Parts: sequence; structure tokens; C-alpha cells
Amino acid sequence: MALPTNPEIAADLELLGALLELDGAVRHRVLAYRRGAARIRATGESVAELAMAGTAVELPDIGSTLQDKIVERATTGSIAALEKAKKAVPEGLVSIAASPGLGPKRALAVWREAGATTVGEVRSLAGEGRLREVTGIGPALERGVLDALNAPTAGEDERISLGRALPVAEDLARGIAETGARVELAGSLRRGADTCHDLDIVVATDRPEGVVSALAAQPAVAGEVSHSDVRAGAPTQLGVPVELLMGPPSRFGNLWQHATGSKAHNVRLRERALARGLSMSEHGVDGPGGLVEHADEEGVYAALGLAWIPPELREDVGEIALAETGDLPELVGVADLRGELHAHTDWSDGTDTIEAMAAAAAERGYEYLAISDHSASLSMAGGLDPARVREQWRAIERAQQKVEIRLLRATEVDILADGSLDHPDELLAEFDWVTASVHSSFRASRERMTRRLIAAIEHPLVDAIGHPTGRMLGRRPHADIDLPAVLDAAARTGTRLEINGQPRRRDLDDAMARQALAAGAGLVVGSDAHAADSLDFARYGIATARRAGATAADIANTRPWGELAAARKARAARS
DNA sequence: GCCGTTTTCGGCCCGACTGTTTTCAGTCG
Repeated sequence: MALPTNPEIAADLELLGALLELDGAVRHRVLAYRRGAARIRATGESVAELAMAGTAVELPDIGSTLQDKIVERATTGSIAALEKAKKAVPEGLVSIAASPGLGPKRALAVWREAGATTVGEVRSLAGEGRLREVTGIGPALERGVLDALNAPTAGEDERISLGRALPVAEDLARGIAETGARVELAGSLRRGADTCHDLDIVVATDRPEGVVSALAAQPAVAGEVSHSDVRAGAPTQLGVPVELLMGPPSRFGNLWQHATGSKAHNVRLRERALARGLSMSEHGVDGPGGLVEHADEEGVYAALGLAWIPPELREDVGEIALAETGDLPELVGVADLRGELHAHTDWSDGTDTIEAMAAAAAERGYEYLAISDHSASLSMAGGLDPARVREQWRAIERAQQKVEIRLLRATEVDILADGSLDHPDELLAEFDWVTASVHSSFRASRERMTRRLIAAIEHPLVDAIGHPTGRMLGRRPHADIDLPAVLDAAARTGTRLEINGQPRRRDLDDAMARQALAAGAGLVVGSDAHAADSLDFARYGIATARRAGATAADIANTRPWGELAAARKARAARS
């Protein structure tokens, strides 16, 4: 029997926690299940395997009880405690409790007093005006529940990619900054997460009224602004709301830190504060000497005996321990990039010419640009056959005469279903840089997909694997692969794994890239640009790399081309 | 249920906001 995956285990434990909560379990026991589930979700290795070996308890938030339950799930296929909890409380209450405005307490009351066990029944009750008869629910909540359940996106957690959110949020911030206030992005935007469900912005101001009217005047704002003295919110054209947090400059550091999160990171910090006889919030750090305000974040972290932590690492993935000992990595930045190794032109499915791409890359300060169009089997993308490739090389040569930036003969060659490549070896040998990618048969079995990738990784003429798992945010999950085996092959052969920066890909993702680093596999950040502007997608790849804890030394295209070329030559000589 | 520069037992994050209540619980981030 196949072992349960981490998401499967996490889902079971989350459900168990939710049912226990409804059943009146002690708050912190519920929290322990949630934390354990979150930890399992964020862990790269198979937690089922760890639990079977008895080492899952070495993970934070996993104790012997949870480990036993994971083993039980892995060996018997179910967890007795979960089955028991389902008998004590109807499972549908979990969904009811997740409805906006309702929570565990009200969900329980809805069941006990009105007999509803499904969201549909709650909607009917609300429609008939009978939900208000339940203790703790009045007309206003009933209305809110009904509206939320009838909304077109009901039940879905509306999230948009960082690539859609960031440009709009930056415009909003610039617009509001015209009031003279200091304006910064916060929340998942600042942490560089894959997606966000709102645009968190913080403002240092003593005049909230002016900021609120500036917000209302922004073109991206698409409705009424609601506000208090410390907060303002409004819907935007993006479909997700903007949320402004305001506070005086004297404690801007506290506010910015608070609003940046993540929640798990902040909880850890507050626990740490408590252990030191302090209490922290967005208002400052409270202690025996009274409340201390911090104008910058460095002060907040210093008050807890910590070095300042880069936002991308604030996910409770061990960053606090590193900040305590001063061992935080010097994260790679966009400015470290010296070149782009994955970009398309109008020779295949890109929209811009070789010359236009070269100019845009030069504008970004790059020293080299790989012209890496698709290979023939990707016919709908206008992939090039060997004859067209040679033709393109002549065009690259002509373009090179006109530009300073070093243009590389490159390809994004398809990895075919059997693991072979879509160009003959004689041709591959003449490229400066070869990226190999999967573009088809994503649903192949785990074994087959893994074999396919490893075959490409072991090919002596392949420099990098493009978007290694093929996931598309909101559309297609990661291909089912044996990641440790793939990482091992990459580390062994020196073939780089791409962090693809396209906002909908972000592939490898942060957790996988972190694992890749731990396994000793090399990485490359690629924009996968199909137009000159999209060379900027490299910033999202960098965000993922930073979340993985990568330094400049970990990323191939922070090196000068001469160094990469020499390393390739040495590798070819070995094989 | 987890965990330890107070602890192997007794703790466990903080504040804003809303709508429900008769002085505050529940929810949310």
C-alpha cells in the first residue's frame, strides 16, 4: 500500500482538530493539531516515512501522539480517533464553521438548536429568516451569512498570483505616498508568497483622514472605502481587497512587522516575548519598563534578541533560531542576476524579436541572454526543428553584431514521454546552454515521471531542467514525482533545476527549492519570458529563491558567463 | 497535544472589530 502523502495526512489531522474543537476540546489541543498539520504540509520529506522510522517527532510541533496517529494512518489507512470524532459531531459542521461570520461556537449552536448539519441547510434557514433564532446570531449576521453563501465565489478562498497583485499594490502605494506619508507593502506581498487574498499596505502617518481620502482616489480602488483611525479597506479591480494599516511613525517598525506576518512567525515571536517577560503587538513591546515603540523593524527584532529577519523567511521555518545565532543566510537579490538563461522570441511562441529581447535584457543590466526557443514537438508553440535552429543561430549571429550583451545559442528542448530529448545529440552539443522541460503527459505515473526527469538530468548535454514539476497555480498540481530521487540526480550530475519565475508557475516552489539546496542540487532562476517586459518575471523567481533561503552562490545566473561556460566544459570532459 | 534560559507540569499570542448581549463572546487577521 502506498504511504499517504503529506497533504493527505495534514488534511486528516486538520479535520480531526476541527471536529475536536466543535466537540469542545481544550483550545490548545486543537491548536496543536492545526500546527502539526501545517508543519506536515510545509515539510519536504515524506512525513509518513519519517513516522514509520520513528523520527517524525524530531520535527517541531510533532510529538509522540501525532506520530502514532500518522503511523496508524499509514498502516491501516485510517485514524480511529478521527472516525470516533466523526460520530460525535457531524462532519458538515466543519464547513458551516468555516462560513464567514460563523465559527465553531455558532456552528455548534446552529446544529444543536436548528438541526442543520450542512451548509445548504444553513443557507435555507437564513433564507427563511430562521437562522436568527439561534443563540448568538441576530439579523445582521443572518444577512451576512446569506450574502456570503450566495456570492458567486462562495466557498472558495479567492486568491490571486503575486504577479497580478504586486504591480497593482505598488501603484496603490505610490499613489498614497503622494500624501507625503511613508507607505510600504506588507503581508504575503512582502513575503513574496505565491498568492495573496488581499493587498496589505502599511502607512506611517499622524493624519489618517488624508490617507483614507488618498486611497479612495486611487484608480485601482473599485468601491466604498470603509475605515477607522487605524485601518482602511476597499475592494479593488483585482477582485481582492486592499487593506491599509495606519499608525504614527514612532512605532512604524512595530506596525510593519505586525502586518508583514506570517501569522505563524508572529505567534512564535510573541511566545518568545512572553518567555522573556515581554508582550509584543503592533503598538510596541511592553515590558517592566513600560511600552517601548520602534520606528524600524530592526528595533523590534533586537528587543527580542534577534537579528532582523528578511520578510521572505518569516514563515516559521526555522528562521528565528537562525536569527538568534546570527546565522541567517545572505539572500540572493534581483540585483545579483547577471543574465537570463530562459527566454523566448518570435522564432517560437514569444512575441518579440531577438533584437528586442536583447535590448530589454541589456536595459536590465544583464551581461548575457540565452535565446531559448522551443523544440519541434511543441508544435502549437511553433517549436523549431534542427534546420530552423541552425537558421536561428545565423540570426543570433547577425543580432550579436549590433548589441553589446552576450547572446547565447540556447534551447528549451522538450523532454519526451520516454525521457529522450526532442533534439539530436549532435545538435544539442552545439548549443551554449540547454534547458530541458516537460510540456506533455503530466499525469504520467510517479514512477514514469520520475524516470523521465532523471533521464533528462543525467543527459550529459543538459544544463538545466525547466519548471521541473509542471505545476500551474490554480490549474494543475505538481506532477507526481519522487522529489528526493530527482534532487539526488541533480546534485550528482550538476544539472541545475530551474526556479521558473512566471507568476503562474513559481516552479520549483519554495519548499522544494529549500529541499534542493539541502540536497546539494544547483538552481537557476529563469523568467521564461515570452515578451520583453516579462524578463521582469525573474523577480518572482528570486522571491521563491529567497523564501527557500538561497544565497547568490546557489543560483547559476548570478555567475558571469565565462564561469558558467568553464564549468560546462569541465563537466563535459568528465562525462 | 506540544514543549522547556522559570517548567517533565502547567503553561500555551495579541488586538480590532462586530454584533450580540446586557457587560462581552466570537471571529478574524
